[in-house]
Amino acid sequence: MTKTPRERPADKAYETIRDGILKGHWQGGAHLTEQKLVDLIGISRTPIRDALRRLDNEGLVTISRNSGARVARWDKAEIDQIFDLRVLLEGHAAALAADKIDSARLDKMTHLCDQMEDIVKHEKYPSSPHFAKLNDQYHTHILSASGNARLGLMVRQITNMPLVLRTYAHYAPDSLERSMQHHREIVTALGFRDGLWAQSLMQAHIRAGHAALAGS
Amino acid sequence: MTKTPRERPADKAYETIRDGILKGHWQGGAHLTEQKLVDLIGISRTPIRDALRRLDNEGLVTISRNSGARVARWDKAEIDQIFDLRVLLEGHAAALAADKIDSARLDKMTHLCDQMEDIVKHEKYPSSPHFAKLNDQYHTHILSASGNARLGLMVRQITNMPLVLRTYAHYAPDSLERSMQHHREIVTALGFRDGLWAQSLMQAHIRAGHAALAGS
DNA sequence: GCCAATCACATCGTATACAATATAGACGTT
DNA sequence: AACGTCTATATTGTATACGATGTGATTGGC
Repeated sequence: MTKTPRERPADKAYETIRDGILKGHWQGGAHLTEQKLVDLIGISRTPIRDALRRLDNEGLVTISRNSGARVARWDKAEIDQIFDLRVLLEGHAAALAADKIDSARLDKMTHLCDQMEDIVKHEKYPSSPHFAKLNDQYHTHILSASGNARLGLMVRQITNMPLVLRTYAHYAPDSLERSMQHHREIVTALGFRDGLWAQSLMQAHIRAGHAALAGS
Repeated sequence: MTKTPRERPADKAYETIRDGILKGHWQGGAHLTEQKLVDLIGISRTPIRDALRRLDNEGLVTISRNSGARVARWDKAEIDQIFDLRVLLEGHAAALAADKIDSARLDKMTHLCDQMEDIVKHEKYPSSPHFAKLNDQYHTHILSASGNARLGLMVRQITNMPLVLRTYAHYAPDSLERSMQHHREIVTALGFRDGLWAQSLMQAHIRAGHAALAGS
């Protein structure tokens, strides 16, 4: 007998609002009134407030005192700052991971590379969220292997951005191929236990992603 | 007519609980029942839940589903991870700050150095929270000058730890003097707009603090 | 005597009513 | 006409009642 934990209102609210933001249903800066969300989701204000607080510290909304939540806006300066931090943090994670990663995880990462390359070969412009998910998994593996849980949490906090900004549909084909090559080479560097190699590659990989995004 | 904004229950709860944790009134891992906090603070559960969520993502308590909040415990591995991240993040902030800091801020930082050295000369073992506050201000100046607001938020998140761990009363006198010299030299490096110098110093400064804490 | 099922209690999660606050518009004054 | 003030309304903040869930003790069976 499978126990169905029966989704909780607070989670439902969280996911609904989060999806709405990530899919661009609300404009940046839009005022998310609690009452509107009540009508939309069909639960009471309490779990909605809870969800909004969570989204606030994830950076997807901004809560001001007595004035509610607004969808965060993502201007260029903000994005530059985030990529700057990603270079720093994920580069560091790669360096740490080289010392600690085991072969099982390396195999999984190789498999992820296979899958992503398949999609690239097939679709040319991989707009599918599936591709983004695989990419997330790849990066998450490195963060987990770093052994520093807080490091992973930090990166997760800053990599929450609207889907428009995370989709790879507008990548130039050669940018995508380079990105795939980076993934492969990072796995190789990690296999060699060469932390500095892995770190340099990861930094380059993220900077390349930043450039591809900015140039689109 | 001075308007007194009349402290809000949510803030009162937040500050009370936070102070209690930082001052060690509760053991690490202690179960913070909402009802107990209601009796203690004298407000309803709603703002208390609010405060607990805030403290959760600051890392001071850990909330588990349907089982409430527990005071976070700070073992050695956790502290090592945090200092590792501080070296990374604050070092980076120092490097960025060198390019952007203005003379007004440099003057303020010099003044903070003066004040802290006064205390060190006077007290020998500066247990006062005043010293910790000055130190915080010093580090905050560099984070602000870095120009990356998220960087500052991240550091703030991980530097929330019980006062026991932030007090300088157990520093050896020579460790403290070295620390003061670091502060001075960082200001000098920033004045020279030498980011790498400032970064190296900041990294050394934080590692030294880690060693002084671990060796106490 | 030991184990398991069950029940009672403590605690968290949610809903709703009420209070405090901010915002926008109308109105009067200058 | 511009400005400030005042009031009506919308929105958030708080309190409290109720429901769901987890936990520990008690009891019944073996």
